[in-house]
Amino acid sequence: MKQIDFEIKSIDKIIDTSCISQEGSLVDHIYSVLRESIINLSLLPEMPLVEKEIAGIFEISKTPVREALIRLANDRLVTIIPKSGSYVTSISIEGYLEACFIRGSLENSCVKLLAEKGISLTEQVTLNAIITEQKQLIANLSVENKSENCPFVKLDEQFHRTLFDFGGILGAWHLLESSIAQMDRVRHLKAMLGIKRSSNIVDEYSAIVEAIQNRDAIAAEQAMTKHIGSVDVEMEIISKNPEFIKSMEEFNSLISEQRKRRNANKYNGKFFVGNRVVF
Amino acid sequence: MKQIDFEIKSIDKIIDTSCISQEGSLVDHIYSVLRESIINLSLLPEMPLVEKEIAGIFEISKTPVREALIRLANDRLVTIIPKSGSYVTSISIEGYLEACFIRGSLENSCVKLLAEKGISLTEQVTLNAIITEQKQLIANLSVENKSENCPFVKLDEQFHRTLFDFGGILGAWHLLESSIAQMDRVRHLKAMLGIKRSSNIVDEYSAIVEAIQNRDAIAAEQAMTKHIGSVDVEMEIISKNPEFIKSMEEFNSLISEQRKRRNANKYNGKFFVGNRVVF
DNA sequence: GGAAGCAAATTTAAATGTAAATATTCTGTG
DNA sequence: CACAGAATATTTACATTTAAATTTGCTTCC
Repeated sequence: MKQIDFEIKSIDKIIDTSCISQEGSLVDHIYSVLRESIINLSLLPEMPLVEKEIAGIFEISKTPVREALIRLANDRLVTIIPKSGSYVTSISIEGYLEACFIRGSLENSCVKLLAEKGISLTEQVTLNAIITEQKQLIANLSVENKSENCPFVKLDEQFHRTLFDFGGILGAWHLLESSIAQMDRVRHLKAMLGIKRSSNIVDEYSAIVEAIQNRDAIAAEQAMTKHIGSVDVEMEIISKNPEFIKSMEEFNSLISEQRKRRNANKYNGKFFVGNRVVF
Repeated sequence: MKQIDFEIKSIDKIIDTSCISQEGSLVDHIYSVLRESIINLSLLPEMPLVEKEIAGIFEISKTPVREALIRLANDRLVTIIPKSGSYVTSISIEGYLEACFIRGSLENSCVKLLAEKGISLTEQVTLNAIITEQKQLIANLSVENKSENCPFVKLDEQFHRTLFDFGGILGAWHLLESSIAQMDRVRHLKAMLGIKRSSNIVDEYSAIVEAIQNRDAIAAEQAMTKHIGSVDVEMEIISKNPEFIKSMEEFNSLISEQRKRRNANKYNGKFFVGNRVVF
């Protein structure tokens, strides 16, 4: 397993305030910035999120920060301990498997629904267009050395959201967003640790769309399960990588073990995740 | 279809402030009171929820009211229009069917999981104990003329939550709560309109538990679908009751048509829901 | 009578202030 | 040195205030 050279920075150095003055309310903005930082592991598990401190970083008042934290708590990305404080929720295998279960259940039901009721020609074209776009993106990505595959992930999200949209159940997709956040965070952690899944996304998409076009609900479900990965498969991957669990726990305790509370900036040293943690 | 003698009251007369000074935070309290009022249709769809007004009723400040409204918006029970106002979300067939879909998907996956992995003897006993309790409750209820069957619903919730608990996916249950709220609200509306489902709950429970005990995933899913009702069945019920849709729309527009904004207390008259609305 | 435009009133979004609960630090004692 | 307990500091929960956006109502004009 790969060792990660990781630096604990204080919150004000982690959060990117440059993209401020965006559209929408302050709450929306704070929410999405924090959410992104938690998912991509810039903000470490257990890291304290103090209203006043964050408000100071963004140079706003505590109120919108507080409301953003409440929304994040709803997504289970932040844990609020009443009258005490808010922390980035630690990564848990149970939570992860639960998210896999929820997503698997709803995504399977969605494609099953689509296969049963059928989709229009226009909808078929739309889905195939996404597949084509994905192909082009992959071709380009191999050139520029994968880098941050953000547009890639964005397109994947779009594919899945479109399926829910065509099923007339976009609400189910929104419900999934918190589960997807959990899964994305673990995906980031896996990527850091060098656990990669190298499957052919395009083929998987094609199989899903084809099964829907053929009105084959069973094949559609199977194709979807193969694409997003079943709970069973995930459990197998995790049990085959005992070091993953160890790393995850160490990752969780980076902050909490030493000092659960605010002054993470006291630990500015470097350390390794893997077999051992070295400060 | 039954006609309902219904009275539009102003908010301060609807909300029950007597049960204040409960455990937990003010936000929790406001949230649950409003939530309950919306679900049982005391607070009509489209009714404006003004922070200041509600704060006045509970004799607290606007801050906790605001946070409660945000949580309700998360549950899709309240619609917040930025810088304008908050309203009780109107009842929509799409939203209802979506909630049915979500619940059906997750509940089926849950019992399937339980049937596949099996449950312990203790867990079997626990589930059967709930069934027994339900039996006793029904026996008593028939005596006191059904009345408000609240304990009955509570026990139903407990049964389902227990299944998720035993599956190790309580998080999925919490995710369902907003969908259940939608379904409950429509159930209330149906009850008002005299559309009742008179199935034998106890038998349905027994079938579910039995299938799980037999490790029969397919039978478990079928039994669960029969119990909570599939989307298809719901669609059939609705299409067979065209007056239901009409009534629902009239119910939605009780407030909005006349005056979308705050002074609902101007409409203190009586009116009927059914074939026509009479003020 | 109805549309357009301006002024007043209402309501939220965000800022600031306060008090209570919790966490931390310090100190003394065994 | 460990531990208990008081004193201090921190942080949230909630209250109050301010400011900005929207809605409403009025007036005028066609």
